[in-house]
Amino acid sequence: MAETARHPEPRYGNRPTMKDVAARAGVGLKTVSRVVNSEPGVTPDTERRVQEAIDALGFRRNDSARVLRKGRTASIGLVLEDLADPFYGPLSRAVEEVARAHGALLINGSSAEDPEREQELVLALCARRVDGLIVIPAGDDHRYLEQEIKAGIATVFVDRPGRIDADMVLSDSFGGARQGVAHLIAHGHRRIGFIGDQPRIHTATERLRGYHAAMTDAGITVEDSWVSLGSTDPDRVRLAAETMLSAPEPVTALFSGNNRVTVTAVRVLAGRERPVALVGFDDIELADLLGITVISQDAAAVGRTAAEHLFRRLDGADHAPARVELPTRLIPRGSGELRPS
Amino acid sequence: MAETARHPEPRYGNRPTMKDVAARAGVGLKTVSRVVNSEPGVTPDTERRVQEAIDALGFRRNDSARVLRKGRTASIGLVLEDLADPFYGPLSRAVEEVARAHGALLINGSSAEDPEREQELVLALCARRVDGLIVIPAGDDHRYLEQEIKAGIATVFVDRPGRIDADMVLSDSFGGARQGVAHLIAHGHRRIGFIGDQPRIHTATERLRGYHAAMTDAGITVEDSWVSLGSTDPDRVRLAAETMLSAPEPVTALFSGNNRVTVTAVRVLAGRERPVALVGFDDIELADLLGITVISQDAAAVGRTAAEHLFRRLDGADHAPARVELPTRLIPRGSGELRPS
DNA sequence: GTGAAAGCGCTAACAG
DNA sequence: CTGTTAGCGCTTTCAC
Repeated sequence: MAETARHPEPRYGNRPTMKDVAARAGVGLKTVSRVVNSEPGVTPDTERRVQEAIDALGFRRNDSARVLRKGRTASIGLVLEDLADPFYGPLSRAVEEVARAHGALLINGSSAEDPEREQELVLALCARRVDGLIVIPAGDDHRYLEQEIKAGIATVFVDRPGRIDADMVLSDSFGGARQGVAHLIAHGHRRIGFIGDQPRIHTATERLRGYHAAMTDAGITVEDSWVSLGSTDPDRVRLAAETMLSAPEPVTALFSGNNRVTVTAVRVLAGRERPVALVGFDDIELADLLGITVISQDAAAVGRTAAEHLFRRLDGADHAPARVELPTRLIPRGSGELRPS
Repeated sequence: MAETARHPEPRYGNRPTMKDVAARAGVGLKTVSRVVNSEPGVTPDTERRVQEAIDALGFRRNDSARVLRKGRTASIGLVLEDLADPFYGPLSRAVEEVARAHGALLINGSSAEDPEREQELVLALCARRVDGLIVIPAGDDHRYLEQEIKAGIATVFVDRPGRIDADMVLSDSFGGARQGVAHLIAHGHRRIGFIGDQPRIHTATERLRGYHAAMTDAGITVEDSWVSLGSTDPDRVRLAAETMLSAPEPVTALFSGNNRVTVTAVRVLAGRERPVALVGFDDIELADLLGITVISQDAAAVGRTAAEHLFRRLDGADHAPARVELPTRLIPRGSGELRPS
């Protein structure tokens, strides 16, 4: 086991390189490269000999070197809030499928809704020179990214606009919330509560705006106590809901701002005697059986669209940054059609 | 915009390199490297000048080159079945958290339960020289991986054993299923149906084995028509369930082999007049409100454990491959406590 | 405290 | 059809 003094720790477990393969096959380095990359200009016989050496040695091309030379990593980064959130699973999978179709791998990171962590992740991805980046912004200051984008890392913002000039794929939060609240109003409600995510988050405020729009359309004056924005922590949401429902003049319906809020709201309502109407933003698995009326957005479509835009950029498209807004859909299942008691 | 003839396409959008920074700061290349990597031996004054050049140029270290030199990519690969499956979201997130704590990024890929695609993914990850690999096997032949493992890519198999000698983290599928079926038997059922995933999948057969064990323990002879293995496609599961429930001597209870099967089973049962008992493997969001009794496995714990094992290997542990089996937990919520009608 | 030189493993360019 | 050379941007080594 005599190792050279220069490399006391064998790299990559001493994997064979193209040079080793070339030596064993008795050909030049470039010929091996040709075989490995299926480039033309190698006789079947030479190819066979090279292939044998590859198999015998267990050679596997080192993509790090390749990347360094070619300048493309064939990988894209996806920074989202939380991979464990059922909304982001399908989104992520859709991005992955598109990436796969383009021969790229997906590096995934969760920001946990922390702007610093988002930046840290994005910059790490940039240092890896991912070809492109799909970001669901946690923070609202993306100046740190401008440099990177200018330097050539294609970027698409998803779900929330990124405050800088780049492609964007969003769901129609405003319109969806407005429709959902209008639906409750149409069923006789006037005292409607809104429980949403932190106001720092764009979708949260957009949905709140939709709520206000629907209320205003109906000539209803919103009382402060009907609105609660904050973390989606179950305890926080539970308290907010209980408070609205136990007030002297309680709300008769709730609009929940996203899937995390909805599941807690459903649990709270399940524990109460008087039925309270509910419409939630985002569909949830088994919501059909529970009869939960929702505003559904297609997470997979969002992811797919974003990824397609990204690869269009990578393939050279250089039109002005596009802003795509995907429609939402109201799915009535019972909870949103309850009348005030 | 006169570019050199050799590089018609600017790499990385012509990003500055350490050399550029060095030139601008009027120092040597190595000094820049020292500053970038916070190595000691640089005067505060020099450091400041270098830092200024870095900021002015918008320099960001190219990790591809670093990786090539250092032999470690600070990234790990996770190959699972489907990122969109609610079981894998939390698992993936848990892996990511551990990776993050070790300064590594996560490259994620879905095999879609296709052995070829699994292999393709794994080999792509190996070519990138990920430091480690967590694989939820789709296929059952992993000889292609032996070479890679020998070459130094630490590997942990998750959820299903990988048929080769490596670390493994599993849930107790056999024990969990046995307990779940025994629970149904304890509530008076004898004609119990089992609907599971494809027999190619290890957990599917383990859970079936658990079913048989519980039935045997109770002296019940299982009839062929009570067992159905196959894809988790809703149509397939629906048909299987309907068939068992509509037989001349119908089953009075169902055990569903995973979360995908359970959601369809719940829908089928919801549409029937006579109540049928159900216990499902894997917990599901809102299952509490629907009163679904489940055998719960902690996806996050599985992911965390696997990742911790992996990094222990990467940090030099070289004990014999370990096999960890995580316990499951029966959560009675009503559907499993129904008596035969 | 600092820097020049070599080289990681590969691909681009160019000769033969 | 094949091989040689240079160099991607960084870290390592070693000399100053």
